Amino acid sequence: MARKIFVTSALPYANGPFHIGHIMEYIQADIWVRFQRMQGHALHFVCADDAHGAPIMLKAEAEGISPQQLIARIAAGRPQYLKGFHLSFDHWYSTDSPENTQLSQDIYARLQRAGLIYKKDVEQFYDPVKGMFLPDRYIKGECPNCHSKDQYGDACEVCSTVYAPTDLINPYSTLTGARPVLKSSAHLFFRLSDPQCVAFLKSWLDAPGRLQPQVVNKAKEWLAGSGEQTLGDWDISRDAPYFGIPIPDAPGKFFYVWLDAPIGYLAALKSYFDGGKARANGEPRSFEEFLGAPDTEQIHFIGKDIIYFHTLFWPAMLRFAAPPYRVPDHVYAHGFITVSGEKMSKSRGTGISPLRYLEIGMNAEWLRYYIAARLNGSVEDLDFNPDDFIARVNSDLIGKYVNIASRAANFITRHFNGELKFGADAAALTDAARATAALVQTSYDTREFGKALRDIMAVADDINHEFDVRQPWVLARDPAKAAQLQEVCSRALFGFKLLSVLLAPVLPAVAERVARQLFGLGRAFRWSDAPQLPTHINPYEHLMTRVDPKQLDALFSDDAAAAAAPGAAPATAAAGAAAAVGTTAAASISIEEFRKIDLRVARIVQAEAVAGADKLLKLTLDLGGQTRTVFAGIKSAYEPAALQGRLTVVVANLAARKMKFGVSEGMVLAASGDAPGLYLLSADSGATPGMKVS
RNA sequence: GGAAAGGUAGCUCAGCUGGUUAGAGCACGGCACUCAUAAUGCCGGGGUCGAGGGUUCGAGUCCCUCCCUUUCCA
Repeated sequence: MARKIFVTSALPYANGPFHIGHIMEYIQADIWVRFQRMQGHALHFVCADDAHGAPIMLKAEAEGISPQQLIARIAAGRPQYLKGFHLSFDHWYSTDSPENTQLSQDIYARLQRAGLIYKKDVEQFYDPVKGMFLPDRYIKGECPNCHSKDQYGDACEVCSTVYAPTDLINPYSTLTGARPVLKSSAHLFFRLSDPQCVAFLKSWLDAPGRLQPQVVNKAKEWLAGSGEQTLGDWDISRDAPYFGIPIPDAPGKFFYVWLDAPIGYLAALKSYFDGGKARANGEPRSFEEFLGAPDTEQIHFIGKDIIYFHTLFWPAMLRFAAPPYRVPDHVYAHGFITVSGEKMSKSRGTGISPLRYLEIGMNAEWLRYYIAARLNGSVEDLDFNPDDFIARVNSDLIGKYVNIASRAANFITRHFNGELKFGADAAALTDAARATAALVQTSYDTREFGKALRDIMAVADDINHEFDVRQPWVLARDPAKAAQLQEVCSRALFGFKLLSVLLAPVLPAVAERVARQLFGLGRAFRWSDAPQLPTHINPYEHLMTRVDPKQLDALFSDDAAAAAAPGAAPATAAAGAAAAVGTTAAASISIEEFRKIDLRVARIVQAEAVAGADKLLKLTLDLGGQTRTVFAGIKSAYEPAALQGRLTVVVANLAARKMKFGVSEGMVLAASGDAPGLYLLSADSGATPGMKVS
């Protein structure tokens, strides 16, 4: 029975680019989603930018642009990360959208009808210069406990005392420096303390298997809090000026961003349905029909920092908004990612820049594998350790996994024309594969990715062990032992195929190349391929390279951009060059003529063979913001897979040329001599797509 | 201050309801092999399982106290 699952990852706040923590979460969710898809289940994986709230409003104002312009700029930067890390979202949307406005106002109206909304005056700090109420983080002052200066309005960073902004000594607005004044205003509240809410949440939390045990404990603690810890009602309104969704019956008031943010999950889903993408993905029902169906599952992947919102407010809102809204079936929380044991800090800029990771040409699947290897179903933090990363990836993926194909395939291609043959125990072989797949399946399903990969790598160890014992390289010297040789290598390649299927959720690109190229499957792997014996292979092609420790250095160096700055001034280079070139130098040109050529650094986002062309590869290039398709005659020298992610140099203003296979919008530069061989130019690490070459 | 999670080889971790000499991968040392531009296999050194006490025939595994780390207290 195919499950119908609606999966989200947490909405990133649209005031900046993704950081490594976002990417880790998306990788976790993506692996789970891909695994479920491989089982034949119907997955709808959506996310959106969280676009509202005071921080975005103020940041946009500081930049002299509208909030809409700010979030549009951020949104434009998303796809390169999503593609770059193989994140298979079906739809990416925004909370600043008509769907979200409609859904938020609808849910609010329903909560109102349920009698769970009420109005109460609240006294808050107000910036008289700016003319707005101040969120706690925009108020600073002296800590009432330890008297440290310049502490935020909610807690002291020096002595960790928690207090209200009104407790600060000599408070000031960080926006204007003005002394805030207390001002009263009516706020709208969601009555979370209502007995029916509390009763519902208790039963929701207790549903077996719904949440991780640690999460249940935490949520229950909040729910059962007494005295000052009593679960309070939730202030869901903010006064203008505020960038958000207007509250229908309350002029000048907007929904607090945390109210409309989770509704953004549904807005993204609605947009995905209304725009026809769901239909294209095999789901013919409407948004409402799908959402309201009893067998639909709604699953959220989140970080542990937002458990509060997702296990209390969110299910309560949905429950009392009533069908077709449904309460979440599962909320899966993960821990934070630290780098070399240090907590990531956005403000200090520590951690790993995911964009930089991609730009220096590091393989996204390395990171996917490493993160998966260190993830489990619990809420624990995980650490990115550079040395461990190198060891893990090189030894597991290259030394163990990829090496199996490399060492076995050549024998089969050379001696048996690609034909595989199994002995009398073929049934035992497939039974064992089936058992392994079942074991790993459980681990993936429960998000125990580390265990899944440990079990998978144990299989790789077994295959390498058997290969060593049977010594096919010795068998190959004796023609009488050809049948043995074929069997040994066939077994190894069957094992390799099994490994590839099991690794496919983590290594989607490599696994698909294995499926299509090596095994000629004509499609990506499905889980059910695991026990199927292959009958032939195509010649083995390079699948993955090792991590170079220098890449980690580049990833962590602060001034890499500076280091890659062009060395020689253009004039010098041009002047000296004419005399220095070899015998075949062309007639000299002026600097002005040279400048007509617009050379740019480009990243090869995608490279693929062109059907029907012997020499051409179709390259998809990222020129920093714009994407170009270029056909290059470099097929003889490069495997498409090896080019993906590489930086090269492109003639950006070459007139587009229509070819039999499509339009080529530029030309990549490569060196060649009299001898065979072709060498694509590349840019030194630190260069980024779109940079001008001169 | 209150609460939660965790502390097992150099690193990352596994060790189910307590049961014989505590495991894996990586790293390290030795050996073997050479099919693998993208190596592997075998052998080995290495841990007073945070500290102390207790329950038990028997505890990394249960109980108590303490120390350390991280997190939450909206």
